[in-house]
Amino acid sequence: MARQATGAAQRVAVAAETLRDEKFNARRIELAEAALETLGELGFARTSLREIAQNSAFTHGVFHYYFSDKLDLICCCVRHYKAKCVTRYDEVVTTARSRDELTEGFLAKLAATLETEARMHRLWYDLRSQAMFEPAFRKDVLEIDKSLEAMIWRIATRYAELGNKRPASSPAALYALFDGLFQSALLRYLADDKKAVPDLLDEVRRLLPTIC
Amino acid sequence: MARQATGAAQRVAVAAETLRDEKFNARRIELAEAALETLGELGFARTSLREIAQNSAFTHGVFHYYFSDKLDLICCCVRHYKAKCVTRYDEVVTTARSRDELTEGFLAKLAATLETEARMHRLWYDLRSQAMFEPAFRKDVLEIDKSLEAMIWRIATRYAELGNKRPASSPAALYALFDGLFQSALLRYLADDKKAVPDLLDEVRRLLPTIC
DNA sequence: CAGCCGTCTTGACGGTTGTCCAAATTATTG
DNA sequence: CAATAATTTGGACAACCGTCAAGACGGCTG
Repeated sequence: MARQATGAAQRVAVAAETLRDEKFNARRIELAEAALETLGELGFARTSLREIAQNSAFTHGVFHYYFSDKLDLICCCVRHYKAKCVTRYDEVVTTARSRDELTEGFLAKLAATLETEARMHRLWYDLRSQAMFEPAFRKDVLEIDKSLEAMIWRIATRYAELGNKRPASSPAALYALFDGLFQSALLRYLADDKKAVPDLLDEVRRLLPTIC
Repeated sequence: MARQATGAAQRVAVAAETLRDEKFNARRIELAEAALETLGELGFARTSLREIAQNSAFTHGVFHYYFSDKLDLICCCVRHYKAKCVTRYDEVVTTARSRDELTEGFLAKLAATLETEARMHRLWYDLRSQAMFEPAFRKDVLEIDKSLEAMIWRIATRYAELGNKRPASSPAALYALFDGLFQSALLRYLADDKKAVPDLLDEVRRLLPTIC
């Protein structure tokens, strides 16, 4: 039926629909970004839709208009978070011309991330733990984990390349190592342990040459 | 005043009080153990005191009698969990007479743990993430993390010793590595990934000789 | 301008939460 | 055995939760 409409009218209709969809999606992301603020502050367990709305410029009804569900909102938040997170070290990787340059660039970004985005990262660890209980989260979380693993792998292979070597361990092991170190440092940092950041940097600095 | 009571009477009073305290504490642990059942099933975010009580032989009032708070209960649960968890590999470490024997013993326990106590472990990861938001959890969680790091370190040093070597990395890095691998494997296992356990075992088997 | 549609606000709903308490029950003491 | 203390019960409470729906708003189209 619709398929038999004149080509022009059909194209107009389709264009209008995709425009609406884009606007709708842009609004979703806007709301997700506002929600991330509160989620990063309180964590998944203590965050309610009303709390999210109150800490933002929106009313709680809007969230229900754009998201079918609380889980739907959180999933959108996670997915949006992913996009920003995964490219963090890419510039360093592509511009570094020596091992030292890469090391220092990586360490600087690492420290800056830990100190300025601690709230977003604790939320990530929170949601990854929630995925162990809530099946609805698992797909997105596993996907993000894969992207982060690839991100670490890009750093490692570039580092190895600059020394004419090859990484000595698997992507999975490498990611597990860095993720574990970061997670531990984050907890210590949040607990006001002043040595959390320098200890992490020392550890990574010592580790990099041994794994590649 | 009480210090000047006759020695005998004082000793009796003190004995009575410690007896009461012990009984009180035993009851707390009994309740904590019941609570762990539900917490492991639902996770921190979705577990209420009433839910805990309903899934146990106790009424919800008792929990408030023995614990000042919900956080108090959870803290007690975590501490109790710790004691059981930290000694898991000790027998393997002390009885193994060769590297292979230690490796196989460790891997077997690792797989068994992942498969039979997945619920308790996801709760641990949940609570460790909560500690990033809730200061009241931090002290206990950091302490447990330290014990787990020591546990891994005992395995590594024994493994190195059996090969007349010394571990090639720090306790912190080693723990980060194994914890990261286990966490990832646990999530995949809970997501019904049949390769989660064998992949973990392969990875660890390959890793052990390279780090010691 | 009238009418429609997408967007948003507001208040209400049933259910659940942590907490508290008065009364009932059980154990312990004199 | 009586009485005092410790323990347990189950209901009441206010606050909060996610969800929903009726209607208001504003721009666009016919």
